[in-house]
Amino acid sequence: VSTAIFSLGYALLGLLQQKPSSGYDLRKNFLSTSMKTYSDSPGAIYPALRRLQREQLIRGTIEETSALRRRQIFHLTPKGVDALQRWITRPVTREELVGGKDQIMLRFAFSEPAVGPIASLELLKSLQAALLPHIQNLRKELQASQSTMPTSGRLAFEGGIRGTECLLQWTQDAITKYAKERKRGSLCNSPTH
Amino acid sequence: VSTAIFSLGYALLGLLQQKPSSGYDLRKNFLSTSMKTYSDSPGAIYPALRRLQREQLIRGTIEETSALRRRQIFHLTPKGVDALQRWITRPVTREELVGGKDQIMLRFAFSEPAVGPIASLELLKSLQAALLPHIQNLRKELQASQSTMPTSGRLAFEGGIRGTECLLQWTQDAITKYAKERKRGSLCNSPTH
DNA sequence: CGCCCCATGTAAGACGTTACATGATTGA
DNA sequence: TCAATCATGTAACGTCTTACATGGGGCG
Repeated sequence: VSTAIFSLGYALLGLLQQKPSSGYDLRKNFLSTSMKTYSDSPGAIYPALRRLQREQLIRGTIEETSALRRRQIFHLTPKGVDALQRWITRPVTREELVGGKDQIMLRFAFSEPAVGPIASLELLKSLQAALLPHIQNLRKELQASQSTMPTSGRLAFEGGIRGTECLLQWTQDAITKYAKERKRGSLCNSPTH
Repeated sequence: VSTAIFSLGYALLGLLQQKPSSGYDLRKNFLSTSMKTYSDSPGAIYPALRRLQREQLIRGTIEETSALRRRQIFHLTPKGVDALQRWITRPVTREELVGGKDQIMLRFAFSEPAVGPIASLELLKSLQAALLPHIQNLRKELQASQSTMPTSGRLAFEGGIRGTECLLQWTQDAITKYAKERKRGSLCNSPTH
């Protein structure tokens, strides 16, 4: 029975796709590289790895090289690659925008090595398409609740909208950059392999 | 024994300070008003209310008006007001910026009715002060990891930085707006009471 | 009467946090 | 030898999710 994957699970899949690693490596990754949204604690990562292993999405091989201390290196299984790709290429919905911007950005960050630049661009366009009505919604909501909110509440709301608009602008820039790069380089549209 | 309050708990305190409400009202608030970051589910809210009640931060009174069906209206105790104010006026730290921008915005949104406009302004300045070095950090990190990241990863990172810069700009705007408003209106610096 | 909304709750399970435990290796 | 780091894990606890349960009230 395949259960749904949690957020940390996808982050792990993405990192492992970029480079097979041990649990410790992954922890360091979270600690240093400002993916600090995710936990660096062993109590989160090791159980998460075991869950992914249970779902057959990753497989661990005990490293027998140089050092004697055991070290399990995990890598994606074909099933894991598939799950990661489906997560990344999933179209962006309105609900995701509400609380999950970080997650969407993570999907995009992993997208190029996992699904190739063309699918990356699709994701950006999907994000852009979801962003437009979402911003309209926010504006309407602000209008509606303007009177009942204190000044600081209204300002905070406006700040949220501005942040979303900023994201939209970034999306536009990223799309043009990506299109340019794709024209410049070869038209390799297939992911790694 | 007073335990630390969770994020949802503060959201509830803030809403209850604005207006005493029942659990159901609070749920509707989360459902409609795009504080959808927080859960609308009874399985989250009712236990949360009980925890706050256990900590003596809120008190519920059964409404005896019109309708016969029971409805418990919660309101803050003095201890609850204090906890809310301490949360809001807490200076913004670097760690909070990493994963907790929404929470900071929530603090600010609640700030004016809870601690008054002067403390609101303090919070904005604290945010601004924390934002500056944080952005520098992000830029340095981008430089450092530029080479090892795929294009989409770099773009996503840049997007994150842009969002943070946008927040900084908003902070500046909000500060000037607030200062203007304070000059215009009366200098009432005391919160509600 | 049947159905939907109000309003409150509970129970099982998933996930994360904190803190501790375990050993082996490296370096002072 | 003693401490720090590598590398993995466990246990207790708190919180959130999902789904179900419960009853009264209004309405067609």
